[in-house]
Amino acid sequence: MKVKIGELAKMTGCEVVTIRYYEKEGLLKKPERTEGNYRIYEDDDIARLRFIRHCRQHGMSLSEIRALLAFSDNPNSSCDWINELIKQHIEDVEKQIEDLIHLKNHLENLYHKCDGGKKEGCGILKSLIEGEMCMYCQKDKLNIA
Amino acid sequence: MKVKIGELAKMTGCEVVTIRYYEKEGLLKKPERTEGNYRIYEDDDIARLRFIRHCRQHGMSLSEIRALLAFSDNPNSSCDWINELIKQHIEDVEKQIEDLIHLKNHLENLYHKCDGGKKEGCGILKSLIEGEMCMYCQKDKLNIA
DNA sequence: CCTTGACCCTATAGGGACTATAGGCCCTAT
DNA sequence: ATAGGGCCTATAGTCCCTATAGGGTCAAGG
Repeated sequence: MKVKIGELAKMTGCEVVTIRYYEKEGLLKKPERTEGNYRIYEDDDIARLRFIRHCRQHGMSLSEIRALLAFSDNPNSSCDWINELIKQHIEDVEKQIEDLIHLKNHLENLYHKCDGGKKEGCGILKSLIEGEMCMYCQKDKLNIA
Repeated sequence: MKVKIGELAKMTGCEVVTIRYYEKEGLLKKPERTEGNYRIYEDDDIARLRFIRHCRQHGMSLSEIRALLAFSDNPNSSCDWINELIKQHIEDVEKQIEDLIHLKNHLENLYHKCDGGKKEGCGILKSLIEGEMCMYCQKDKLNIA
């Protein structure tokens, strides 16, 4: 199957510009071109892009994906590190969830502190000025870069 | 109280470069300078930066913070929209948590699919190629930009 | 008085993963 | 012949910093 970039985009749910971006970043190889200089993709390109998208959907960075692709292109290495990679990801995700739940508590604490009036009566603003945090944690425990 | 930028940074847990960045972005007003051209901050600058950091800790964007600051500088407007802002944030955060839990399920599903051998036996790689997702959802339901 | 070193200054570039814009070519249909 | 839709390249912008280069200021120590 030979497809142009727009069709590939539709097949993979990936935007056209993003496909070109992946090519520029070396995740996708430079495809053949038509006489009119259009990119033409074949089955293995489609599979490769699908792989990339699946990895992105798993929250992996492009450089991690690059490593996975390099590995899958090279038949002679052990893949223990992939398990490690996934494990690390799970930990990262758990940390993010924890932080977000924390944040949600803060926000819910803020919500409805405002009596709907003017500035002076706005408890939300007051809380933000004073840095009052929720009851679940110490001030400034939550670190958002 | 009059402090230089380094001390302000320590007081607020905000990096020096970030303070300068906030100034450039118009969140902090341009402070007075010493004869040697050092920035000098006073109490209200400190309070303002603390406010900004609290907002950031609540996951607000700089433009939202800009709006809040503009509001708090202007005594004549109702602040219902602040509650709306917070509510919107809570919803965003809930969505993020949901997505991350979803992602965590996927990753845990991937984990230990690899038998520790070579490429051919690596079930993780296989799953990523095939786009097999976890049992909790349809393929491609999770959308990570 | 001179030097060291911590702190400060500006201006500019980089990062991650895109997204948007400008300006133009290719191809098909009318 | 022209209108449109899709494709091309190159470049800049997004967000919120972070890093770098190349310098100036100031207090303490020799």
